Amino acid sequence: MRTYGQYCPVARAAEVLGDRWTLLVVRDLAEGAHRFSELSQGLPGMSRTLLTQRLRALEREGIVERRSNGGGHREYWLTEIGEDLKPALLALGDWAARNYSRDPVRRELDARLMLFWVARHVRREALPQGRFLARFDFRAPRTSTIWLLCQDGEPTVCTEDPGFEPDLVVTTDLTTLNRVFAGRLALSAALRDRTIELAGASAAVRGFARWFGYSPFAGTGRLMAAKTA
Amino acid sequence: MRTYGQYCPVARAAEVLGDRWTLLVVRDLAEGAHRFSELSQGLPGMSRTLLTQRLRALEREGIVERRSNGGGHREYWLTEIGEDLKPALLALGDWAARNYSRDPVRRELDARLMLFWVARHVRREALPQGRFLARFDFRAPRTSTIWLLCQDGEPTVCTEDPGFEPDLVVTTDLTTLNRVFAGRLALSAALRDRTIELAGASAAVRGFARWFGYSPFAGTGRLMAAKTA
DNA sequence: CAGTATCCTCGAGGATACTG
DNA sequence: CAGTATCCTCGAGGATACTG
Repeated sequence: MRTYGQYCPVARAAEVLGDRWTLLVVRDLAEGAHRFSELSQGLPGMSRTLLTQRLRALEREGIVERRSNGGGHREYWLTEIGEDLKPALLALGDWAARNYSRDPVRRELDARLMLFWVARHVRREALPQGRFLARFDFRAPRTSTIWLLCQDGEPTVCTEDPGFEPDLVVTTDLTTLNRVFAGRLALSAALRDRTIELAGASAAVRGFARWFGYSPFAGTGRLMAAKTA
Repeated sequence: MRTYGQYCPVARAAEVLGDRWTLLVVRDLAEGAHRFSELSQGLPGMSRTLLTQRLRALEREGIVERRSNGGGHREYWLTEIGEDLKPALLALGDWAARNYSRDPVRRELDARLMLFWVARHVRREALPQGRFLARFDFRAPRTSTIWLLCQDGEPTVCTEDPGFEPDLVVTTDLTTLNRVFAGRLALSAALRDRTIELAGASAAVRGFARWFGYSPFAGTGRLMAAKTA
């Protein structure tokens, strides 16, 4: 942390949160990632050494605390101070969503990361009971397949075929899924013009719209889409 | 600007605002600094080369625009996008004020910077008509004198004696003035126990409490002070 | 006043290999 | 799985001197 030597709350916030990656670590914690590997996978491009460093710094500032879960594994959780940061984080993201929304460029399209986000925001209470497997077939920017496995309301992303039949197959392209997730395209519209196609038993097909969760900034995305339409 | 390659509003905000000093430049613009030299003086430790660089980057992102004022001088102003950032900036500062308020450490006590901030937040409508000079005598952390000259409602900070008699002399220490500015100590309490002393004609003495302006985060500072009291 | 050009340093963080 | 240790690079930004 590099200090500014100014006694000012904005300067203090910039000191505590201004290091590269720090804000994204807090974002992922706020969205429910707690294990080191979950965090690391959600932050492609960030080395694990650096992630450790940032977590320690956030601990020193009282924003993050380490807990051990029942299974002997460590977890990272936001403290009260960290939780208190959420409104500011939302304000920042809303500002960016209002003023810089656009389609992701190719470099930003990452099927795995996209599915992590979808998994993170799944409406668990709307998931089918027991085991449920959805396969995502992306047609563009390049063909790829990825699975979303939900067991007892706990979604996991698989890049390898889990080896049994999916209950639902979602065929789409990454840009469309991204637009829908960000609120910039209505799911109903994407289904209507077949940029998203669903295949499976009718209950599974109907269920998709219920458990699919949106970005925390989708509300702003919808507003922006409505304005430019 | 270093990118994260993630399509996410929080990542975008961090890209645009995450470079060192950038948030403080925006803060100063939001608080009414517009001239290059005003900005530079309000950011001790930041080189002018770097300030230029940051201003250009903010221009590219559509947050800042250059205007030329009547006198042939350039000025920097927040654009609509920049203005739209104010709520998020306040949310961040409030968060820091809520969770990290403390007395400034010695290194953060800078009489000139403190007076710049006081000048920036003076309630202009409450200033005496015409010319008004206040002298600030600091007893601690080291003895120093600085002047606040107000002409036609326009406050300026002078480190050199303007050469005429002050209408008001404020004797205090930097920590106290800082506490009052930040809302963590009531001006009335500081006057009562003489950590701030005012000397001058009774109208000038009474006027001080009217034109003295507070930090945008003083409301939060007051709340925090009330809690710990 | 409001910058720009040039040179140089040093530290953030990547790559890699290792460990309880 | 959840890190740590070591080595090395490269680019951010400071210092300095200059300009319309």
